[in-house]
Amino acid sequence: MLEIQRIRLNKNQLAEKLLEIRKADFSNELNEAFRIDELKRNTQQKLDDNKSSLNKLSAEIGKLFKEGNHKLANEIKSETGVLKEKIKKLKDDFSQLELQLNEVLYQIPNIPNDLVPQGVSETDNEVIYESEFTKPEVNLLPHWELAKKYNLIDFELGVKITGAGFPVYKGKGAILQRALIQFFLNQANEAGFEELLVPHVVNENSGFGTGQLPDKEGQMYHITEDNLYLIPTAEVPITNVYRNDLLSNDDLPIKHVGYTPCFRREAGSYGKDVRGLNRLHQFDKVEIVQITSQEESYRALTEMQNHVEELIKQLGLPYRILRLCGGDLGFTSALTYDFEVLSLGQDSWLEVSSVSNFETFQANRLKLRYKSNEDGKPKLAHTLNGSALALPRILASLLEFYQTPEGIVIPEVLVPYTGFNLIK
RNA sequence: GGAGGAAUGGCAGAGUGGUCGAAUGCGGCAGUCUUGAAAACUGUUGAGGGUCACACCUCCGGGGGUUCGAAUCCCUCUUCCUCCGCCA
Repeated sequence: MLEIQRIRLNKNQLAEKLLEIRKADFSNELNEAFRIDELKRNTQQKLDDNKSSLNKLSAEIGKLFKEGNHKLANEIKSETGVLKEKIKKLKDDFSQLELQLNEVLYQIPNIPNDLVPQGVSETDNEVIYESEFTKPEVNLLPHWELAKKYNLIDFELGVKITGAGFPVYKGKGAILQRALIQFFLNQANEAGFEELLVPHVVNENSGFGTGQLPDKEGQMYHITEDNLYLIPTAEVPITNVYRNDLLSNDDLPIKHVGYTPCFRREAGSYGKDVRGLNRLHQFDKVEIVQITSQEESYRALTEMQNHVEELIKQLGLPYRILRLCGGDLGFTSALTYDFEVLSLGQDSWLEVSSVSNFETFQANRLKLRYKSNEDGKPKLAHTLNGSALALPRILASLLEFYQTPEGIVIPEVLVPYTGFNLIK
């Protein structure tokens, strides 16, 4: 959610920027927010004045009662009715305006960073790096065939016990998955990210805090009986740890890593997108999160970017890095780098990480602030997160890239975790 | 699941209808003293809204109510503690 102060100060500039970079016109929403905000403040002033009058009368009544002047006290008392009526009316108006304002604000996306390329769709994303590699000299199979051939993943079994998109990992497939998780967690720990093991189910307030609610309600599994949601990413519980917090500047940056399964309904997905491990309803992911001061967030973004890149490099997979264009940029993000690994079996790129700086957009909803060392005043923090990494697509790319006539070769960095170096 | 109790500022902890945004202690910050530090002493120290700045308004777990006036009374929800039951 954008800070209303920003809209107050330069709504036209913000509208221009959104149009230029995101190619979307939000001038109506911005103007509406501006209008409601003015009205709201106006109403508040009137409300406050009336309350102030009532407070003064009350104090006087109290004083008179104490002095024993009951007659005068009762006289004044009878005069308060009108004031109370007025206050009630203004109060209703005020909360109505507050609701309206929030409704509009929820619709306006984050303002992109200057680095974000203009564009309307993923074809406008900027490839800022692409690694070189040599194609293996074999008849390349897609990962779902490899998974079957070596008995690593059983998709049909998942359908039997749950439904499509819930695969069962078996034997060395399961061990490889666990090895990757362990590897990613250890790497993050070494890089100074403190590990958190968080709930996989969150309440409504947490969903609002990180922006999944109200807009993306349909993308989460909802436990209606208890009004809880299965997490679509560890970002939700981890970032919400700091909801409504006022931190000290010296606490920052806060760096966390967490492994969780992620649950996504993925309504509307179909076809080759959902083949094999490409898109699942439940998948494992290791997530890194940072909370920083306003000055430090872009340094932190670079640090996280480097961390993710290093993971992929250590696995030896071919990859590329994209800077997302305005049209493809997430609603809450100011700048996002996507990491994609090559799927040789499908001849396509698979997104395995998305590293974003949300600046104050999430923090504003979360009411996550810190006391600035500069002036001691509370300021909204900057929040960032990124996958490090999403498991299934890494697994897909890895199976396909390391397939040989003898079997699937395990990258050296993983061998200490798997205990084997070949799947045959 | 049943019966009781509790929720107050960064923390601890008073306050049971009228200058209470809230005593006191600890912590934090600034100063005095000191070569420096500690101790001691003095001062200062919550947040949000609003304003050019004041004024002013709001916040004592969340929501609602009673009252001229609520941290204080009533209803409701949540969480925690104690006891009982059940259980991985």
